[in-house]
Amino acid sequence: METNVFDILKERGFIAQTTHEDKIRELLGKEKVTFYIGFDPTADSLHVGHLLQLIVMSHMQRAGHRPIALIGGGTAMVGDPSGRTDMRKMLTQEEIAYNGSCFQGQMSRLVDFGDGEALMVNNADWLLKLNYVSFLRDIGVHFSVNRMLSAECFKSRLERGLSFIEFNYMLMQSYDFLKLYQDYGCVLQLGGDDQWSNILGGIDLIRRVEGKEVYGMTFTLLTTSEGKKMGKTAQGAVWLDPNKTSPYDFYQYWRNIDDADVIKCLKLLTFLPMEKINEMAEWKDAQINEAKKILAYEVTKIVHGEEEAEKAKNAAEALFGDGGSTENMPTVSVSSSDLEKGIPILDLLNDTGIIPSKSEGRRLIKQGGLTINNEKIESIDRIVTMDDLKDGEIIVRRGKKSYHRIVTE
RNA sequence: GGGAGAAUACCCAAGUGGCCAAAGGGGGCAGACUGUAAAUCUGUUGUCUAUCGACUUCGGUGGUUCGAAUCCACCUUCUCCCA
Repeated sequence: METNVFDILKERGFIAQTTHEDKIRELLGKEKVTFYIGFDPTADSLHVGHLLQLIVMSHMQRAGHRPIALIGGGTAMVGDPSGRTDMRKMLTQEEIAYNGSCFQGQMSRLVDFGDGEALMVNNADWLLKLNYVSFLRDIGVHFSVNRMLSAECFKSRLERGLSFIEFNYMLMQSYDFLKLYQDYGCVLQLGGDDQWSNILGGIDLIRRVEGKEVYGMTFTLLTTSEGKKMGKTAQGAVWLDPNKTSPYDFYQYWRNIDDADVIKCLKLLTFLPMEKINEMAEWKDAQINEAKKILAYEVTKIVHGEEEAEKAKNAAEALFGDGGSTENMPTVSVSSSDLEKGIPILDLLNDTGIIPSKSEGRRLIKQGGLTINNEKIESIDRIVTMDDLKDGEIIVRRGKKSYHRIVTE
């Protein structure tokens, strides 16, 4: 076996905590290890936080290990309170099942599930049919409430309130690990650093039930240099689903990342060799933009494929640089007969969804933040007509970075 | 089961009968400066008409009042104390 994957993960800055650093490294270096990462289907798409976990899976798989992607169809029924200040919204079983099916396709992009090289399982298969009393007797008996209460993951919730349902989450996840150990010989659980307590719970349970030592390792959470969660915008999360976050917006998210976070993201979210990344780390000032372009392109390629990455890159270059075409920018259409009559600018933008309300549009124009075809709009009463069509399209720019293309139909 | 309190706009949080579309902060948006960065400064931040103005909003439903985010009743959810 080539380089130990543990060293790769460490060098790239993934590892946050490990239960037994030396043993895990040794294990990963000498045999094919079955490991698992859980994903609770609480939304109908994965987001960039999950992406990091998938990248880890991919690194591990490339090194010859066997990943189990666990869809938390059962645990999502309860909701993980770890590190949260409020309770999750309860989801129906149908929603969860639907969300889980959305996850599957997205995961296959990064992890090869063919030929038993990786497994995908759903804990709904065993958790939902559990009998309450037997579960308490078999599993619950091994957990100390005193210890659980002192766990870091409940800390904020003990101040604000924690319901019993959520308190049970740790037991369910621990049981998952036990089950995967028994059924698939899974000896290693990975996850985000917020999962540390839950992972320890499982390791503990396996030791008590099976008398076997298994391992856990957590990865750094994707946060900005200011400690805020990365992947959040005002519109919500940055999703991997192209219908929820377009490849162009996805690309732009990374393109606009803080200088301070570029190198970290290159290490965590791309497969570029470290030598190259270390080189980029030396880049200064405006040159950092080049690193951002590489980051944006690479991450978009991983998630949406090369073709979409090219399109997003071209669209961005067309807008911010020169060259490239406009055809990949977000496009809306209006009827040509309406345009012949002339459409007041506010109506046009409002109807096409470019602005959320006319008030917002007025503000925008008043503050000089709107251009069409690169010409600043000074008047709220501006009428848009056929004359504004340039090469069959109208390019609307909101602020500095938000572009839309209007075509006729 | 008993008692006390809370619910305000994207988030936190003031307001406790008219001067409240509702202070302040954060966030967002826009402008200046820049490198499609950060920091900083300025403006802005319910909707519609934009001029006065109109309408919807302060957990829900009713009520009191000329007038309610503010008072009353009931309901819902949450927190705390006692059991």
